[in-house]
Amino acid sequence: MASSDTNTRPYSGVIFRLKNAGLRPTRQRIALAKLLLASDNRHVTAEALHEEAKNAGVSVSLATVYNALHQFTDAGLMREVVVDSGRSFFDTNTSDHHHFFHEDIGRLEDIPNDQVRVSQLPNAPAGTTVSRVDVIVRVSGLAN
Amino acid sequence: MASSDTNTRPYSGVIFRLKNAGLRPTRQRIALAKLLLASDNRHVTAEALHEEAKNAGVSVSLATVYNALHQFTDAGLMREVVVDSGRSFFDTNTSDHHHFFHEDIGRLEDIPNDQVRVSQLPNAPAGTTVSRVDVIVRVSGLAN
DNA sequence: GTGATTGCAAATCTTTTGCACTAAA
DNA sequence: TTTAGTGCAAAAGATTTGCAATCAC
Repeated sequence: MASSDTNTRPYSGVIFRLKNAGLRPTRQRIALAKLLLASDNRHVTAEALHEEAKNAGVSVSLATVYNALHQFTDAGLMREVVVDSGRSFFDTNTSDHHHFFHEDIGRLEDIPNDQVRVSQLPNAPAGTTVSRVDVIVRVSGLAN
Repeated sequence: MASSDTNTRPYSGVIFRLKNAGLRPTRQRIALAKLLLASDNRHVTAEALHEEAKNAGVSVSLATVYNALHQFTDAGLMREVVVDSGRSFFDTNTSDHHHFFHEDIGRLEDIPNDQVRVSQLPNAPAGTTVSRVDVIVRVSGLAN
């Protein structure tokens, strides 16, 4: 069971997911995917992920981080969340859910799925289809 | 009824609102306010408003447009809406309402207030207060 | 090998800032 | 006047692009 096949095991989940998404499992993509996709509850900016990769001893350029985040997003492995003009967050939780945005510290937090109910939605304007409904609850510290 | 007091009438609404908001009614602010606040249903970017002002023969710098939009927003005359990373929209409708965002053409549209109902919301995380709840319905053309 | 991927630096885009100039009160 | 407001050009961020070097297959 426990395989001695250390050649493919440790990363295989990530490699599989990348291949499955049509992305060649390069060193950088594997490293970033390991950092990101380990948890299904991460919210990162490109800058932050780049920093994190560096701290983890992984050498990746910022441009590659941007590329990877967009490729992961296009492949459905992540989701982009817009809450703050001027910077994008990427969310490893691809299931249907919504967010708190802490305005004072610039942090995103998932809202458990069952804690928001949108009980009435408008029809999409003629000629369009709804691609997504985002609920953003903006909060700030009491001290503010 | 119809007043002959053309000296104060045409702009008085706008001037009043600016003064009332503590903003000195300068030529540029008056012009921008006239363009914007005439309708309570406008969604503009700074760039677009700058363009519009130029087309209307009003000379304002882009920096002044940014200043004015933020001042109007701080004064509660407008609202900033974030839907698209990398660019801000300003909405002249300050009442409680939500938005469609047409992803393919980058346009915002108000959703009539009674067409969205959020019937359940989470508690704000400890130590925070909700400052706003935004519902964004992202739509795109059928052809996409 | 060979085509996809990466890294770097430069380019782009939006927004902000510093400061001399102008205008409202 | 006096002080707030404006315009310009430069600066600052975030993101993207072009292209030669590098890596996966």
